[in-house]
Amino acid sequence: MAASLGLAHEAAPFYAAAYPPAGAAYAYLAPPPGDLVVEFPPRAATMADDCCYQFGQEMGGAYCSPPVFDNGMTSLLNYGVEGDGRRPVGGPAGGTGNGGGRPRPASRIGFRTRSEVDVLDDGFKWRKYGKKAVKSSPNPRNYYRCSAEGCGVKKRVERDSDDPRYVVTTYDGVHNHAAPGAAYLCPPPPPRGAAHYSPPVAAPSWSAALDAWEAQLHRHAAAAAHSSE
DNA sequence: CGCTTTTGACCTGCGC
DNA sequence: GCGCAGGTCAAAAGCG
Repeated sequence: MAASLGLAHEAAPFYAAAYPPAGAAYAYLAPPPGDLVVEFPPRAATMADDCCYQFGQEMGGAYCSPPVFDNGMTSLLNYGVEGDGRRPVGGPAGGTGNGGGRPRPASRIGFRTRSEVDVLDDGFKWRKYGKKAVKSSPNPRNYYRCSAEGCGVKKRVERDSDDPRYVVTTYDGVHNHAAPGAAYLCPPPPPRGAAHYSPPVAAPSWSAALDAWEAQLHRHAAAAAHSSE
């Protein structure tokens, strides 16, 4: 699945860019290199409150690799948001009714997780609706839909063809409800070179979390520009 | 009894 | 236009 996502592995530079280079099919928005200490409340922040997942967090006892974005986005803020860039986009990625067809790129996030279990507890309740053998992988791909009424979020789960120790999960769409017990929003990414990644804090809103995130990205960009002079 | 999983069929997009 | 591959539907079976 790594291949189908254009997914690089952990060997790729961490934190390659807050904003990927033009034409990049994916971006890493991941913790900086080094020993990263991550302490998150169990299942508190994964995909919760519309968008949230954390880099390197513990999720169902598994360790998450950096997230990957596969729709040719030019920045995280353009990914899965629309209009003024402040609202997440929900709903299925594509398809035209009975029988499917290929989804068009939409609000999609994929990431690898090293785990012995295929289905990680991300706080949401999922209902399996399909299973399919895919040519690019010896492992079957499972399709899940959020069980919440009116929530069209889907996810695909499969073992990484390159390394079966990893589970590749791809989310399509954004939840229009919070996961039971979820109380956290996305924190800003860690400062470049930071030794520790602060635990997420409760955020008043999606917009506030994005604002904080964006502000920090700008600070990083300014700092990077300054240091390269 | 209601919800979930399984599984084969069906539909659609894409490449050739 | 055709075949392939991926994604979804929906009926049947399983389970608590």
